[in-house]
Amino acid sequence: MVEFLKPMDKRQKILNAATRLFVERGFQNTSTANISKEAGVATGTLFIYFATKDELINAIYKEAKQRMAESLKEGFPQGAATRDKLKHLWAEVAAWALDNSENFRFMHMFSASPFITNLTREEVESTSSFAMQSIKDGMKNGEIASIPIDLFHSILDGFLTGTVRYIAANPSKRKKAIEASFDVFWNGIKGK
Amino acid sequence: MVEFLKPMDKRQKILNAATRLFVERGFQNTSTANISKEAGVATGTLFIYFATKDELINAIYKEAKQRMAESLKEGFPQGAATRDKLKHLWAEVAAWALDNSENFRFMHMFSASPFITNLTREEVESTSSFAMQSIKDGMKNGEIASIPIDLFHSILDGFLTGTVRYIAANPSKRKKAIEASFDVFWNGIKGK
DNA sequence: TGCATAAATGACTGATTAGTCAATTTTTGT
DNA sequence: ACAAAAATTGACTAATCAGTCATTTATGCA
Repeated sequence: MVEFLKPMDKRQKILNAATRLFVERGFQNTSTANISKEAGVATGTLFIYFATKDELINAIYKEAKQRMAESLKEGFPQGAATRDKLKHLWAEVAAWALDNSENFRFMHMFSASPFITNLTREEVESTSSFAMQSIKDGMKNGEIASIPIDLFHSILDGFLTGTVRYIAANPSKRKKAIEASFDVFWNGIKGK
Repeated sequence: MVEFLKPMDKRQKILNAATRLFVERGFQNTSTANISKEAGVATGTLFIYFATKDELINAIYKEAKQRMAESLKEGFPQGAATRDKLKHLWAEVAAWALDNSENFRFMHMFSASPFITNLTREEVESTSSFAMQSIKDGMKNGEIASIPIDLFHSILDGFLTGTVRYIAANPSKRKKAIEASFDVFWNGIKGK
């Protein structure tokens, strides 16, 4: 027998509700009771799945990053030129961010927050190492300009955040905006 | 008689202490008692200058933005080419951010926070309108690529945040890093 | 079916905190 | 020097909230 419409398990319901509320109202301004109510479970249930409220916010961060990374890996053109690899990443991140705007906003809002532990940050770093490696390779062989990797990362983040924010406000211009912002990005970082 | 070493007024002491603590520990995780203690005043004093804790965080945001804008306006080359105007802004922002790293981190951390009201955001917008106007002018006459202003803003933010973060970690490379990141930025956005 | 185990519930509590206010100290003007 | 006004103080309170736990409900398995 096939399972139709298997109800989302409670853990996931809690994660989704918390993401929504944290983005809307901030972490400390959202009580665990708020989250439980929004998720449709009892206040005690939250603490079965997450020992503390801090553990919950760290789980959201970690799982969102992991899911995004999985999405980026799909169909990644390993052997291709750096430009094509980056273009692939660009399109995938934009698509993911638009389909998961709550998670994307969450990642942006809480990436620098003191509630996300260094352990979480470390655990998450490896998920995007395949992309980072491509970038380092591209710098080595001169396809892209040699700039500090932190700076590169921050630039990339600014581009993507801006692109996604723009597309969210102007959905019809999605394709064009992705192309245009990639061109600006590529012109900036390409070698020579 | 000249006033030597006039003690910083209590309002400013509270603003400074709060900025430091909010960046370190987050907004809701910092109690007003923490702030008062750090500032060296009584708990009641905070509420003489700021009716609520929310008013305090909005004041920090507003005044930091305003002070930075003033700094940017100094010596702004009004008649110059867009590239030179942007280069001036670049250097000034980098300098300000490095001299006011607490405030810069604060601005970055709380610019998207739900505690900053829309009114505050509106009030602050005008402080950088002179820079925005230069950018729009540059787009009109083809000196820089025509991209949505929100996207431009976000890209700029990413570049600056990354540059400042890098310089903070590698102070000796300050001059070179500023030049290098501007070049990447300019190659990306220049016209044609 | 019945029993054992796991999951879920929500009333409750100990701790924390934003904001108050009556009392005290400092400043100002004469 | 004095008094009136202004600024400052910190003990206090009403409210909120993270996390607990005794009880109930659901699940798996013989």
